[in-house]
Formats: sequence, C-alpha cells, structure tokens
Amino acid sequence: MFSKTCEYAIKAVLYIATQSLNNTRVKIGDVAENTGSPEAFTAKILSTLTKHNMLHSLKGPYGGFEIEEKKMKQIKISEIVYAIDGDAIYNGCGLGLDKCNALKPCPMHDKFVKIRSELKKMLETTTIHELATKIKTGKSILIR
Amino acid sequence: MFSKTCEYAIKAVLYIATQSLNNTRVKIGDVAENTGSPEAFTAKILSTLTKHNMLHSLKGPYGGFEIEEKKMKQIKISEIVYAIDGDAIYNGCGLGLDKCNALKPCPMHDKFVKIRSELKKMLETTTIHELATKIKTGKSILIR
DNA sequence: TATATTTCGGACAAAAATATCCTAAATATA
DNA sequence: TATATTTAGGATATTTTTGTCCGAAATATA
Ligand code: SF4
Ligand code: SF4
Repeated sequence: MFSKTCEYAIKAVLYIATQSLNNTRVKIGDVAENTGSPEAFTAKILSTLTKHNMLHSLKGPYGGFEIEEKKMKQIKISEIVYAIDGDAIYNGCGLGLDKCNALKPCPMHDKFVKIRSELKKMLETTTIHELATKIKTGKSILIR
Repeated sequence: MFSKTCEYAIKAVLYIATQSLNNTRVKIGDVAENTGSPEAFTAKILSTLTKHNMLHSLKGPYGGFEIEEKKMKQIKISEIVYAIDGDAIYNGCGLGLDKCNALKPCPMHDKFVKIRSELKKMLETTTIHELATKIKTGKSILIR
C-alpha cells in the first residue's frame, strides 16, 4: 500500500506526537527504537518531514523532534503520505497506464476509482492527533 | 497498489482473454506489444501464470497462449494478484507491523481493515471474463 | 571558549524489483 | 527427418528502494 519509507514516516510522526502530548522532545534514536525502524534511515525521513514543516527539530543537547498539538490536529495522514510517496496512490492507475482518462478507461477503472477515493478520503480525514491519542490511551500500538 | 509485475500480469491475462474470445491464440510478442510491457519480462510472467494453471500455453509454430472461456468466467482478478504478489495486499499491515492482532492493533487498524476488505471483495468478485468483455466491446483499453 | 550532544546532508552500500539475453525443449509442417 | 517457430528457464544486468556511514553545522552548558 505505502512504501516502507512512508510506513516509517507515519510511525515516526505518531511516536513523536504521542511524546509531544507529554511535552517530551525525542531524539532520532528514541524514534527508531520505538517504531522498529532503522536509525540512520529514520534520520533521513525525519529530516524530510521537518523540511515539509510537519515536525519541529532542534539541534544540540536537549534537542530532538517535537510537534505542536495545534499541528497534530491540522495535519492529516494524507499529507505525510503525499510528502513521502507523492500522488501515485491518489491519482495513479491500478494497471499502471500512463495517464488516466475516464473516457478511455482501463477495464478496472470504475471499481478502482471507487476504492481509491475511499482510501483517499480516509487518509484525508484522519489527523495525527486522533491516532496519537489512541496510542497514548493504550488503545493501539506502533511496534510489536 | 500492485507491483509492476502484477500490473503486467493482469494486462497480459486480459489481452490473451480478449483474443481467446475471438478464438485467436497469441504469442508473447503480441502480448507485450498490446499491453505496453517489456517482452522478455512478459515471457517470465506468462510462464508463471501458466504454471498456476491460469493460462494454457502451446510451444512451436502456431503456438502461443490462450484461455478457455470457461476459465475466464471462473478466475477472479484476486487470483492473479495472489499468484504474483502474494497475500500482502489482503493481510499485510498498513503500517508494516509484523503481524496483525485486532486486540493490539496499530492506530490505523479499523480504518485500514475497512478499505482493505473492500478492495479484497472487489478483486474477488471481478472475473477475467467481465473485464475482457469490456475491452472487446471497446468500452475500455489496456494501453494508451 | 571548549566540549558534548544532536540534527543535517552528502557519499556510499546492500537488497529487492525490474528487465534482458541466451540456450534448451517442444512441436507443426514441409 | 530437417527446419522454422515458439515457450521454458537459467544466468546475468540494470534500476529503484532501502539502508549505512561519516563529517559538518548548530546549540546547550560548563
Ligand atoms: S482508467 Fe481508471 S484505473 Fe485505469 S488509470 Fe484511469 S483511473 Fe486508474
Ligand atoms: S493492526 Fe490493523 S492495520 Fe495494523 S496491522 Fe493489523 S490490520 Fe493492519
């Protein structure tokens, strides 16, 4: 569904968010450890997300990553996916045809578009805050 | 959504099916040309599908691939996807957690499962024959 | 200012997915 | 039987994705 990179990104953001809900800033190592992701690779991803203004980072001692509660409520999962994987999942063709044209559709078009738009809608209506809260209250987890 | 290999596989099967509806057996080169897929790679994929008993192949002059109308009506797109990509799309986790456990779910679980089961159902209820017919009647296309 | 800590960013490495090439095996037909 | 045609399948190559390493830049604190 998503690239590995994107899975790591979502988990990282959610972990940082749960910690930010406790006013705790976290380091790359913490994120990697608590999401089951490779540390150096996670560093790359966090850097990307910071550039996309989804996280706030601070260098140096007592530095790390954090995210404001206001932002958690604003940012949707769809935006993380878009920042990492681009729009393939939203606009790409199920059969990989170059461009989509509903007037000359591939044979799965109708059925695909239905599923795809539901997925899109789901991602666009799910906030970081919503999921971070689920984790904080112990209803769900990020690593097994 | 699917791997490139799987996209090629679906398109190949559908092309062969439309030709079989006209009682025409097709060669690898025809399939590649009419689905926009690399020829040698397509050969690999067709071989796999033949082993999975989804296609019938014949070596030698006047040989090629074909699929009985009866089979077109039996085989669902879900089976092609399963043969090529395995069950990741049906059972894999959206966030890439090792195993899924609804009692200790990842925070996207509920929303994911909903979409995934709809996708699964869609693939399981779509036959090759249905899609091949759409192509044969000119309602849809396999290549642009 | 010196030091320790932490993110940033470029170069590099490994693994997986995608793709090609070539020879063998099968088979139709002349 | 000899030849041409076509799939089968192993070896190899290329590209993309995933992942590591290391030094530079920033910053807190002593
Ligand atoms: S036709 Fe439908 S499925 Fe095919 S590409 Fe366009 S949108 Fe995707
Ligand atoms: S918890 Fe839900 S989303 Fe996460 S892995 Fe299991 S099924 Fe997939």
